[in-house]
Amino acid sequence: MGNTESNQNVKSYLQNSGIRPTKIRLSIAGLLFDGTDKHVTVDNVIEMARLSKIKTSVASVYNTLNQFAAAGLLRRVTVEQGKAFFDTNLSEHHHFFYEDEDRLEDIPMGAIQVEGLPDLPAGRSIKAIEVTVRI
Amino acid sequence: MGNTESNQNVKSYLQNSGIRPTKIRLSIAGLLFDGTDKHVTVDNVIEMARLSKIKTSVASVYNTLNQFAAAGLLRRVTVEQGKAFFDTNLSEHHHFFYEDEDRLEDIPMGAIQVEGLPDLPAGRSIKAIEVTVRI
DNA sequence: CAATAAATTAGAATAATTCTTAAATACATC
DNA sequence: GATGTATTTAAGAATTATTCTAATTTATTG
Repeated sequence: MGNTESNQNVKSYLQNSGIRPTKIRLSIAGLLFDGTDKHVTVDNVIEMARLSKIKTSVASVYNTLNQFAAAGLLRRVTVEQGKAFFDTNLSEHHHFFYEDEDRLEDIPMGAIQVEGLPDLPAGRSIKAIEVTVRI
Repeated sequence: MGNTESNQNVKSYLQNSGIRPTKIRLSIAGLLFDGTDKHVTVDNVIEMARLSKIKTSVASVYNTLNQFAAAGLLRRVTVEQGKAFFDTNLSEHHHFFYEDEDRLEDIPMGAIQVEGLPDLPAGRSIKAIEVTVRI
């Protein structure tokens, strides 16, 4: 997509989620929400920013990714202790985790079905179901 | 179970897994392998040891839990970044994760069925399937 | 029991993340 | 558009979970 148009799209996308479209947030959103599904770590984003000549800080990348996740624009996926992934694919889907490469890959939505959920403890509801297939 | 008998059981249990039954390992194994299923963190074990007057160190608890996990006596479960759980239940089963309490609970074995796994990438095999139901 | 190998410990080192605070930026109002 | 107030950003300090290091202690073998 064209640059001006894309910037406008990203701006509306943030605003519609109640996030003020500041310069840094727009820059990072521009890196992440380009139409392709991604699984990024904080380090990935810092490196992507560096390559795109976006001047920012480690703290701001953490802040921004956490805000996006809290607003539902990113999904946090935890498969290994001490390493958070952020997934731009918001549809219901699950993951392959390549153990030797520390890398996530989407399992196409609908491919996996979880059957036979038992009753939940009283007063609880399902927040999410996460299936990780370690390969 | 009686104490002497139990110590003997734990000793054999470690030996059968190729782990030398040293004093610390026997003590920690005694805390964990008492016949009830547990999900412990390193901090939990340190506290359990303190209450049982077992003199040890943080490093040794890490070493011991990692060794037990490597030997297949414990299963490491990761649901939140920066917090490792060790599960004494080795049978095939999945977990409820109480988000507000940072606590795991077993979903009875066989209750959950994962259907529709897609083909794996070439040269890969399934190491584990982990289902976490966040409640 | 001596020699050798392995385990244990305390504290240092590392890694991921959060916190703090001063400076910069965004927004609403005039 | 200038101005005042609230929010954001950035750099580094602080925190947390974990691993590493090296010296001491414990276990095993001959």
